Amino acid sequence: MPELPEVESARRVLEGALDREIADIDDTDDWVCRPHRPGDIAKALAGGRLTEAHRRGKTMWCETVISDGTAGPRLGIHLGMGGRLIVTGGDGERAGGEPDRPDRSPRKPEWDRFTVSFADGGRLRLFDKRRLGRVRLEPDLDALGPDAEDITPAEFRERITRGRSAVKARLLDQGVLAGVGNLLADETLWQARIRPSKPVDELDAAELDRLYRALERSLAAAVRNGGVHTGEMIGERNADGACPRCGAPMAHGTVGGRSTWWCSAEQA
DNA sequence: ACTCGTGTTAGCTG
DNA sequence: TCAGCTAACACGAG
Repeated sequence: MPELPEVESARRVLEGALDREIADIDDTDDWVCRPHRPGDIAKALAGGRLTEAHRRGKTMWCETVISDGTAGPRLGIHLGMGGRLIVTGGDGERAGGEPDRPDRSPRKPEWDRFTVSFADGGRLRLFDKRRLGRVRLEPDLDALGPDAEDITPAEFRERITRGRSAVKARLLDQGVLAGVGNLLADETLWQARIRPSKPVDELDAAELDRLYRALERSLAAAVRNGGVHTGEMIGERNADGACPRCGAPMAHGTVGGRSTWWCSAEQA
């Protein structure tokens, strides 16, 4: 389920939906499409095309043109916790956003929360069982911090250390840094050997340096290996789990309102 | 049967 | 203003 690496794979899938004439849009799910009313998105994009697929953190958006060829509104797409994009038509079916797993559960049609139908007969669908995904026109991209893959060390230090909250809560704040989710935050802090609840104003220069490099490393590994669930520490998140580095028991608690795992010895 | 969760956001409290 | 909590969304996993 999607953090930055999974969303980037979904963005690539989204590129398969570009430059195709929009015949119809089903935006009748008023929770997923809030604050729009059913029909608002359909009306805004009818007869137009999606022209570019972008991503910042976990938010994707498409640039569009409308039927007369002028620029249309941006179409924002967020996968939430378990959303998946499926594009059909052209060269078959492609899907992205959720790690591949055997599809044994039924795929109920009502789990398609938003659908763009193209004139060529293909479709772009947001498939999302839990209904936590979101589609909207003109998403507020200014509310997002720099993408976690692009941020410079200086910018990272300046943004992370602002305020006094727990370092994990700060890593998860999409307005500070966009793209880090719960698992990637735990993996990064474990790599950096920093306690998740440590207040950001107590981080010294060496810790900030380790944290930045750990973020780069765990992000690169997740992109390379196909998802954040492939992290070295992530498999040890259970009652009997031991730290893969030192063997000490893994500790569990809540930090920043989210379930958190850390090494009881190295991240004390 | 019951709790938890790889996300976000509005609204509230201290 | 900042930090932390809750509810809402709806389903599968343990």
